[in-house]
Amino acid sequence: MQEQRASDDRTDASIVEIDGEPIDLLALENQVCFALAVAARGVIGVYRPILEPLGLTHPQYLVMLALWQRSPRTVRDLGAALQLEPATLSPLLKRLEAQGYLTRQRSTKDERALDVELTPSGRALREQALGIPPQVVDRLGMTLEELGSLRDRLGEVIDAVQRGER
Amino acid sequence: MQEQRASDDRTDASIVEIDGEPIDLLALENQVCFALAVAARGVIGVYRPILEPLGLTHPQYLVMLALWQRSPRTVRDLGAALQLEPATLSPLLKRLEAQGYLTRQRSTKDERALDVELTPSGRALREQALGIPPQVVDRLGMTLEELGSLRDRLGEVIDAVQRGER
DNA sequence: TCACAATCATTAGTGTACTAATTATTAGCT
DNA sequence: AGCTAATAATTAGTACACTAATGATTGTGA
Repeated sequence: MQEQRASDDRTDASIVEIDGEPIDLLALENQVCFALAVAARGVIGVYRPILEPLGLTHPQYLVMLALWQRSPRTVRDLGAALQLEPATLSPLLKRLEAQGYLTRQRSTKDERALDVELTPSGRALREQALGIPPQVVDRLGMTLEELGSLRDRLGEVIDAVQRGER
Repeated sequence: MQEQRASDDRTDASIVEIDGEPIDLLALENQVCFALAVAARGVIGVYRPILEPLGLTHPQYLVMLALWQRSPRTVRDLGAALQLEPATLSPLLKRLEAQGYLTRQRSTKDERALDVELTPSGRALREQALGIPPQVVDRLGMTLEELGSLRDRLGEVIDAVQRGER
């Protein structure tokens, strides 16, 4: 049970030089994916107590945002908007239906598709949701400029990811 | 079943002006949390096929990164480094143990704590892992400068989240 | 038209990720 | 020393999120 560190290796192949500075490619703190995962979990954690009064989880909140923009829409359409698999949405939508925020029924035009539609209760929930973004911004203590710039940069990453899918 | 749009409301309280431009606070595409979630899922998805030959999921890969930096270390220590609950790590570590990459045994100094230690196999895996960051960078088609800058900005968000926890 | 491929949603199975409750051990106080 | 609080890990329960397989419907080409 002896202490072992990567730095014990004199010729560690994970060390590269960037601008004359040695960078460890396998160091946790240098991983963009780690920063992304922690930031996403952290921000979703900020939403948790704020969404709690509405009875929504964060993914459910995103579905409601999508439906407030257009309703009814199909599961596949929601999946395209939210970048989620239908298999993920299926049980999630059932929970929102159980909450009374939406209805699920087969499309008349195409019996394969399922139309997801807001109920009056679901539409009314939007009024309460108006207070959420300000609460989050306030809680984070960041400016709208910082947040907007971050969102744009994340958009570039999302584009980079999608460019490689075919 | 009538089409309904938020924009039907003439006096929509979710529309604010920033730099004279009208911004919808509840529009999906304006949410930083949505961009974060999609980017994180997307980037983790990029890792999936790259990690597959090593038999690791992305969270498992992060655990290995942490152990390559220091081993042995306790579950709690790993949780602090990875920002994960012990309840999340517990089953994850059992899977890595089943894979033969680490051992789990009670600390002799403190019988409450569990020492997680790399096996020779787990230590050897690091050689294969050296190829992962270059593959990811190549697949994303982004420069190291862009990625480094993004990582730093994500660090600011993580700090903002943690500032509010007590 | 009619076999067959494509599409849509669901289910099954696995793996995070959280909170709350539980068990075991240690530390601290009097 | 002994009671109590605190700490470490696990378990239980819920909810995503993915891939693969399934069932139902629709579209298409010979």
